[in-house]
Amino acid sequence: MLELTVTPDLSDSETYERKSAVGIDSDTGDAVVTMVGKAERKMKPDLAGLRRGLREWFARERRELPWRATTDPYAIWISEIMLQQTRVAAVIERYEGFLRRFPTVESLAAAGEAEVLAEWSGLGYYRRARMLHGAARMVCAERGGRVPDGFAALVELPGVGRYTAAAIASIAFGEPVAAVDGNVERVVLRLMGWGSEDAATHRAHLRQAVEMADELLDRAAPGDWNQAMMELGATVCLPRGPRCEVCPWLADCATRGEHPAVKRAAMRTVEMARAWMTRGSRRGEEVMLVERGAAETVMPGMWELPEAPTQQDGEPLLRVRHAIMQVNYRVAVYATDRAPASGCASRWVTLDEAERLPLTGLTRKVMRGMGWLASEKPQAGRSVSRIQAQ
DNA sequence: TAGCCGTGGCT
DNA sequence: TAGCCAAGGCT
Repeated sequence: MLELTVTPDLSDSETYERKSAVGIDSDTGDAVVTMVGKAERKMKPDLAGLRRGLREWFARERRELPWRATTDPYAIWISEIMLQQTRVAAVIERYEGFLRRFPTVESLAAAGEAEVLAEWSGLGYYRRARMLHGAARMVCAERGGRVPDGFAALVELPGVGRYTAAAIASIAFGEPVAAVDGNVERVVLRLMGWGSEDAATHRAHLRQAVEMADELLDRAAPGDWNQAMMELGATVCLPRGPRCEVCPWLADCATRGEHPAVKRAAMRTVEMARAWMTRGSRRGEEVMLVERGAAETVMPGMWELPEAPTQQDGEPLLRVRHAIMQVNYRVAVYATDRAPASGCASRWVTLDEAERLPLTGLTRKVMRGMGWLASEKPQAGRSVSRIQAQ
């Protein structure tokens, strides 16, 4: 495989050329030339101009988000953990409820893990909640309940990596450190024309992007700047269909959104079935749930509907689509009288109890679809199809 | 370092 | 319908 790559180098030159890669297709043997960037960058970007443009854009377009209305480092920390790999809209639904339940780092540290997981249920990546809980206990035990006020100490907390430490340090404490998340990476890669389908080249570009983000950082207002960069990526410089026509950096952008990227692994589809067992009791209608083992790699200790045979007579009560990582599950939910397989902890729970348990997302989705979980709106999405009423 | 860890809305 | 992928971190 022959590959030539011409990569702009910030330190050596004021001039950028269009990047191109020449290679041999491993299947066909044909020569392949990849051109990157609609427009050639002739000059090093005007950093002061870029800063001014983004500042003005952010002052105009900044969204009102719940965590932008506080200066409490604990609340900002919670928001940043929730926002890891999670959409803003999903976090908005949970952020204030979580803070009502655990308003201070002390209250979070004092809670049991199951309580924290129950409040986190549906947000996904449950290890975040466990690490946040552990970090809160560390902060209380070792720092008198005072949230670390700088990048170096923040990044030592479980669940707080470079991005999150930089975000908290800059937003809550005004420390001039660039917070480089997926949005900022994409914005900088496109701005500079650093795109590649090759994984190694991509990694090199990411390292350059971090340096560039640091160079761009508005040190007079790092918290606002970091949020502005992320906001641009989240609302304008979208992964697909970027809205270049409203971008403050349009004139300076090397690619205008034409951005080759490393391809992801394909998803696979798996059929699965769950049992819906209910009974009436003095306490009201109850449903059977089982607890996942503590040794499970995925969602240990969380509660879900019992498994059921995928091949059954009759129509399921409900069909649900639920993707977990690279697997697309097609789930049929059957009414049944049969007890779940022995060996796992099972329980009849009322609606009220279910809402306080750490339920898996799939189980929440099914219970919503069945009209349970009164605290939530009935599922209206297309991922659930009601076959017949219970 | 690459694989793993969840979920839901959009297209 | 089903793929895409998000304010990442850990091992």
